Amino acid sequence: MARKGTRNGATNKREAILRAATRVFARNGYFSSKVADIARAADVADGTVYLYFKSKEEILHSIFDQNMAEAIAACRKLIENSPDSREKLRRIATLHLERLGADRDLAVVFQVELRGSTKFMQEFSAAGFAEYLDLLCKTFEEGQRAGEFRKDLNAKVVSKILFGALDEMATNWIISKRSYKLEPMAEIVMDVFLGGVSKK
Amino acid sequence: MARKGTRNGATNKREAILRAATRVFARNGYFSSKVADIARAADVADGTVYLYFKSKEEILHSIFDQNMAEAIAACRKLIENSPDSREKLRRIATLHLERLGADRDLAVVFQVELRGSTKFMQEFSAAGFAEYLDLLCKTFEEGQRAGEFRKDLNAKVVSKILFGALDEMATNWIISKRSYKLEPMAEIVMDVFLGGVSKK
DNA sequence: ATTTACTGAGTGACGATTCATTCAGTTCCG
DNA sequence: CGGAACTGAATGAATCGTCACTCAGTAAAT
Repeated sequence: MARKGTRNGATNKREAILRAATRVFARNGYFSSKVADIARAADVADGTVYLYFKSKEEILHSIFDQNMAEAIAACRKLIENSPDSREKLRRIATLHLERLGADRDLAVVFQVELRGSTKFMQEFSAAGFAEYLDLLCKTFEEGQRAGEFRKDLNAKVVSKILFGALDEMATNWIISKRSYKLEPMAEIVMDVFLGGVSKK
Repeated sequence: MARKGTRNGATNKREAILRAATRVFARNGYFSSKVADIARAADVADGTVYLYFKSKEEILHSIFDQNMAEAIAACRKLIENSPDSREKLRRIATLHLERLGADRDLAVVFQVELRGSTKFMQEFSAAGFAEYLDLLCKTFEEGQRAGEFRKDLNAKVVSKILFGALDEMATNWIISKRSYKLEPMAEIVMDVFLGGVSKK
């Protein structure tokens, strides 16, 4: 008891707005999306949106924060009992593309709408994004210590290379007219990447 | 003769507006930038902007088109007499980061502002962006034929990996608070990349 | 005088946010 | 029970600031 809203309806409404906003942002772009559009898509009145979110911007923030937190948690769980770092990175890469590939609207928001302003980039990078890069980085360093990876490479830079490659796969998948599966690209990326960072 | 504007004054004003817009967009973001800001920065009246550009959006387009055309031309010239494909890719990567690293405002517009809407992404990808990716792709295929690179890799996908890695270097450089040189990152990226795609 | 380049105040549309009002539900009294 | 009083979630029309763009006019050039 003593939660936030009505034990059921309230939370559902918040979720409904977030889902609707993801769809609307993905289809029209953040700046062209009207709060009224989101409200209509979520089947609530304009004003209701403001009972759950302070502003249009906060909606975008919430979409990012919530999904990023989920993704990172899923990552951590997925790799906790992997044999080696090589395998950990493979799993992270696959999960990365799997999640984006499973929800095109969410992917558009992540790959396109969230990149559209330095302000957002700064704020977001401070939050979950940096944490994700850090996860890659730590995993790579672990692999370096274990002798799996070349020790002459800067782990931070290497993480960015991997992230950038995956990120580009996702962005291209969104833009592409032809429809194909995103997640299998992870294997190719990891093939090339691991070939470049492994010893010998 | 028979150009568009006065042989001298007009062209300079157009350039001035483009330069000013790049600065303003980079500092405030495309959507928060007012046409009046651009006009003031370029030291012309609001109306003058519309003598050279149909709309605010066309200004952004022009910034992209012009710089992309320049970059691709420079690339082609730079690689035309390279010994091998490996070296060609190295030069392209270096030029890529060199150009962005030389003008932070332009880099912000390219890495951040241009990504902010699917509409832009679609339009731009149709134009110069696809051409750039194609240049990478063709160069890689050439290297495959010459026996420099693994033949079991899809050239298109590999090009995206390389592009994504370079792109992420640039984006991170913009966001980062610490100031460092961007262009040297090309060497590290190419080290890892070539290690992954080369035979044996 | 006519054409060309430029100016900048004004306008019209738009859209985020607000808030007075409604109404479904809950409590509590007799 | 019946209904009076209350609650607060939900509504959506109205507000109000903000620009992108226009155009009537000025200045310069030939």
